[in-house]
Order: sequence, then C-alpha cells, then structure tokens
Amino acid sequence: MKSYHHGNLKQELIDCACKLCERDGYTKLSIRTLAKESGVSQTAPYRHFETKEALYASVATDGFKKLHRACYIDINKKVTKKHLVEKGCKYIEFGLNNANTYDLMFGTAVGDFSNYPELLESANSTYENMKSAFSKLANEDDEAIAFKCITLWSMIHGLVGILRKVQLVGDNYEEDIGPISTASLIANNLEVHLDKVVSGIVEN
Amino acid sequence: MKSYHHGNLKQELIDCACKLCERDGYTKLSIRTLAKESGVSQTAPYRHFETKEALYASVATDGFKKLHRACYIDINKKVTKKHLVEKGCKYIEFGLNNANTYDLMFGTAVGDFSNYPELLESANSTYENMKSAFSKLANEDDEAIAFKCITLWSMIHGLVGILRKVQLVGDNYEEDIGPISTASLIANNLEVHLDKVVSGIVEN
DNA sequence: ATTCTAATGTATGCAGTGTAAACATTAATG
DNA sequence: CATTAATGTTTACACTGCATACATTAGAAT
Repeated sequence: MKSYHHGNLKQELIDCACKLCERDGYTKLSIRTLAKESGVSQTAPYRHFETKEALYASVATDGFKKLHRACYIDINKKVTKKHLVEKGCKYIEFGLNNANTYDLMFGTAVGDFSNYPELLESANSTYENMKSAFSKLANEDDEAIAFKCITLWSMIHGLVGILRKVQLVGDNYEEDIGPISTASLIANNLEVHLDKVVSGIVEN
Repeated sequence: MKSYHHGNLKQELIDCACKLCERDGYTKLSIRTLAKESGVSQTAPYRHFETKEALYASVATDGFKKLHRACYIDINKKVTKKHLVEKGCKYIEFGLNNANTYDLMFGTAVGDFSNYPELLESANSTYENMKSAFSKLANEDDEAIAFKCITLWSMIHGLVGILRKVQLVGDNYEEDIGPISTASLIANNLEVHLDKVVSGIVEN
C-alpha cells in the first residue's frame, strides 16, 4: 500500500523530467504527465517547483553536473594540452549524445540563471575548471587565460551546435567516399580536429 | 469596412510572429493571439500554416534571410581576410541583437529542416556564401575548405551562445577596470578577437 | 456573364496545459 | 501530546494547438 506522502517526490520528478526532456525535448514535457508518472496528483509538483521554469532549472542543473563530471580535469596533477583536447571531445560528445538536454542548458528555457543559485553554480564550475586547467598550462594573467578559455569554449560549444545541424550543412561528397558530410567527418575525427584548434591557442 | 478575406494574411502573420518571437521568445508565441492581432478568427492561420512548427519554420526562414543579408560577401570582387572578420562580426552582432530569433533558428523548435525547403535553402545560403568566400581566399580542395568553414562557423556560432550567457561566465574584474566581464570585453573587441581566430585558419 | 471550384475565412468543440486557491493528511517540532 | 509546517489532493480557470463542419468569395472554365 502507498502512503499519502510520497517520500522522495522531488528527486523522482527531477529524474523523470531529465529522462523525458532528453527523450522528447523539453517543450514536450508537461508537469501533469510528470505527476502522473510518479503516481501523484497533478498539482503535487508545485510543492517542489514554483513554476515550470524552476523544474527546467533543476533539469539543467543536473545536466551541467553531468557535463562537469564528463570533462573534469584534475588540477592537482600536471595538465597537458592533451588533457584539453581529450576533455574537449568529452564535452562535444556530451552535447551530441544529450542534444535535448544541452538545448535546455544553453537555450532560453531558463531565462536568468541568477534566479537559481544551484544552476548558476553548476554552470560555472565547468568553466572554472577549464580556466584552472589553462592557468596550470600557460603562465599568464587572468585576463589572457579567460580569453583563451572563452575562445576554446566557444569553439567547442559552437561545434556541438553545428554538428547537430548536419542537414543544414549539406556538403556531401558522395562521389568518392560515399555520403559522408564534412560535419560527420569532423565528428569522426574530433580529436584531430580539436587538436588543431587547441594548438592554435596553447603551445605545450 | 473590412472584407471577409484579409488579402495578405500569411505575410502579416509572419511579420507579426517575427516581432513577437523576438520580443518574448518563441515559446510565448500563440497562434490565437497572432490571429487576434491580425483581426482574424483563431483558426484562420491554419489555412496558411499546417502546424505551429510550420509557422516557426517561416519565422526561422525570415531570420536566416536577414542573417544572410547581414553577412553576405560579394564573391565577384576580391575576397580578403578582412572580409571574413568583418562579416563574422556582423554574424555575431545579429545573433546577439536577435537572441530569441537566433534561438529559434538554431534550436530544436523546428525539428527537421528538410520538411521546409525554403528554410533549408535559406539556412544553407549563408554557409554556401562563406564557403565560396573561403575558396576565393585559399586555393584548396573542397574538403579542406569545408573544414575551415565549419571551424570558423563553429567559432562564431559558439561565441554567440557564450556571449549571451555572460552571467554564466561570472569572471568579473571589478578591482581595476570596473565590473566588466571577459565576455563583454570580447564583445567590445570583436574584430580584434575574430581577427586572431581567422588568422589561425587563413593567411592572407 | 454565369457557373463551378478552390482558396480562404468562421464557429464550435475537444483534449491538454500551467497554475491559483482551498482543503486534507501527515511528519516534525516544541 | 499539541501545534505547525511540509506535502499531498480537489477543483477551477484561462489558455493552448488543432480537428471538423460550415460560410464566403476570388478566379478559372464554360
């Protein structure tokens, strides 16, 4: 028999939301179906999320945490260029394998991160780690490092966006190597590609 | 007196949708309010747009056309590196000044561009022009040029995304130069920044 | 010019949505 | 053990996308 109180509703809602967001895209997500899925009344979620945006924020936070885990660089050990390339790949892979969640994280679904401290925090941590890594690699002032970070991050972030729009980039070389687009070529040689990019930013 | 038939409903709907999408974000847009705005019954728009996604597609198409106009490079004249930098700036400016529309264009609101030939066409034209510009600049094979294009495009596209999340990049140097973030620093020196990036891709 | 048809509009209705308000149950606290 | 705060439910409202059936009219065919 089930009790009146669920016991772990908030987390279950988040988990379920993450799953559905990734599967169908965040626009398809409804609080009501979410509630139904957890066997709870349709307004129960409002005890844990004031608005739908707040729910989005939780899903996005979860996404940033996963992203952070995927491309965390250990600052205590020696940092090399290879690390940046490797983790950059992980980042891109995350973006491609979690396209809908990524959209939620970087789109306009959550207007102002400041309203959700945990989200802001988790979103920053990835960037902070990247900055730390850079500062261990190159001995430069903060501003120069921030610049390099944003340059690399932009590149990586942009690549995720572009690679997802392969259809948009319709340059197929069907004659010689089959119907392989440049985009997927890059996707299949991410490391090589990223290495070039990173090399343009950092030396050793 | 107004006649039963509107006369120019489709275009008026698109224009209105573009305005509202940019102002409030595409998620806030409703077909009903759009119809009301044009003084027409709430289901009239369905004579011109089968689904809401189709309406989105039209707005996105409009966006891509504007984007294309903003960063078109005349292929008949001599192409220089400066052109790429300049038009790259225009691209970024467009993205920042039309954030919500840009979101619609590159997000997941319109699932498959192939379903909307005009959208696909307009989306490709920007990329095609960029490729042509590159091929006039550097004398390389198609694949190499496509690679360079995607690299630059990713960079630019990514920069738009990152610059919009200034809050996310919370590295302020309040001590010396006031509350200016690295992101806004870059935004204010876009040309310099882009020049570096482009220089890493192309020589002359 | 008249008729026919396709294009474009309206009226109505359904199922689904976010969320506000009032109330019920129970876990936690003093 | 009594009180309160947390967490549920019920009901209701205004809104949404969109399907269906019907009305008007512009333009092509006769």
